[in-house]
Amino acid sequence: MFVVMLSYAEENHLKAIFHLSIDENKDVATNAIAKCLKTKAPSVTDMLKKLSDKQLVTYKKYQGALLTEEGRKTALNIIRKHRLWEVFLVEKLNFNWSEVHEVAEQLEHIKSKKLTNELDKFLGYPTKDPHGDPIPNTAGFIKYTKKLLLSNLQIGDKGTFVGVKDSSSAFLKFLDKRKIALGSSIEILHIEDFDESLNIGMDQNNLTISMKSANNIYITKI
Amino acid sequence: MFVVMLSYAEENHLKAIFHLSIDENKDVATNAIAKCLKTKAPSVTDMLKKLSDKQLVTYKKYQGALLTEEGRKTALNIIRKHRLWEVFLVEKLNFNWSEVHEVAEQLEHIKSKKLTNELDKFLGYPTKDPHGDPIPNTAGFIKYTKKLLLSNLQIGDKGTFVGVKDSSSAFLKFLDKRKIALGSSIEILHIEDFDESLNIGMDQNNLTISMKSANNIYITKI
DNA sequence: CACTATTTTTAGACTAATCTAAAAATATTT
DNA sequence: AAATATTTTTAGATTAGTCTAAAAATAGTG
Repeated sequence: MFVVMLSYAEENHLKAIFHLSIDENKDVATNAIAKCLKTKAPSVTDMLKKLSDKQLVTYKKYQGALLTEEGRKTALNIIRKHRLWEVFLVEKLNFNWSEVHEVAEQLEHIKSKKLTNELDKFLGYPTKDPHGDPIPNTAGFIKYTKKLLLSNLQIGDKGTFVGVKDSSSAFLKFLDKRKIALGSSIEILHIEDFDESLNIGMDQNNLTISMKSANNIYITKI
Repeated sequence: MFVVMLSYAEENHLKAIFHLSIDENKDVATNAIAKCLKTKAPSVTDMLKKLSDKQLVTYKKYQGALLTEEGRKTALNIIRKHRLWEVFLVEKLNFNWSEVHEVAEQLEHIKSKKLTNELDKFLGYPTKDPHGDPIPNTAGFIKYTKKLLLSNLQIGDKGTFVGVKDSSSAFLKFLDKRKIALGSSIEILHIEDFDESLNIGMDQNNLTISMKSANNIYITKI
């Protein structure tokens, strides 16, 4: 059980592989990782060899890569830090959703177990980041809650607003303006036939949003 | 007025030069910087050339280096971040003095103006870090308060405990045990002839400490 | 199944940051 | 001020992470 010091580049590769293997269960392609990290395939190949030597990924030439158990834990620890910092930035430092990612990308690499765990405590052990994504615990356990797009709900369905798909600044401002905030309860009241716009009940109020917007809003059903 | 992206190595060199030129007014020697950063002289020479090209230091072969106005501002911004994070770690995350430095060394390189300024606000615009060192403001202005070693005071002198010279874990624990905390008011009541131990009044209590300890405690006179 | 297209890897080069060993400059000492 | 010691720089090597161009492997298509 050695704690190997990883470089930022190595950590970022692990994270990318983790995210890319969430949906699809097969090995992650070199090119996919390269695209994700905005680098080129040869750089990824080199890195996969290195991570394979360190037993953090399983890698066979031309077959892509997958995280080992150790690699998965490492990736989840980075994601844990990323998401805790996002909560900190939003809740304590007045950042809004659109601003946190870039800074959290830096903060996630800070190495200090005590820092991470004290931050967790300081924030009151949050379970979700500001985008509604779950925060892994110290052991690397992550509790997924099935997120659905608001656009997939039927009339009468009720849910809680837990996150966004497109976290562009513009969209987040749109939500702010309409006071659609994380945790808001949402009920589908009506769907217009001609333009598919949704009439929803949100907390106290009623409002209408376009299908395009609904397609960016994640909720969990109640 | 370009904002040049500096590497960690570059930032660390600027910081080292800043600290080394605080006391002595002459150019900082290559070897001194190397010792400070635990690297070797040739590495420093290379870096000085680079920083000189970027107009952050003035450097003449064999003469050592000094910060330019721009370099000084940059160094002070890094120090500002370092000290703000130290305050955060101690006041919000239950770190003690001996633990903060290593983590702050990492955090000081995070690049986000908003982060630094919001952190400053969140902490209530502190003026001193947990070691009693002043925190530069956004403009790079730093307010020095003359720090004296407790060992230099005379009988009857009064002061406020503002920092430590030796911030080793052992010494900080020693202080904690005796409830000697930052901001404590101290008065020299008596100095023993035979062993130079000091009898001091501290807040409500009286206590005796060795000259060796007194030589590690910074105060500002009142 | 053979041919083409795509993906991945290899080979070789580049930059940043470091090092060691040797040369050059500066400082110290007698 | 000459000899010696120290410091600093140069020269050349190394490692990590990246790249481009070309070769090799795999996948897709008629």
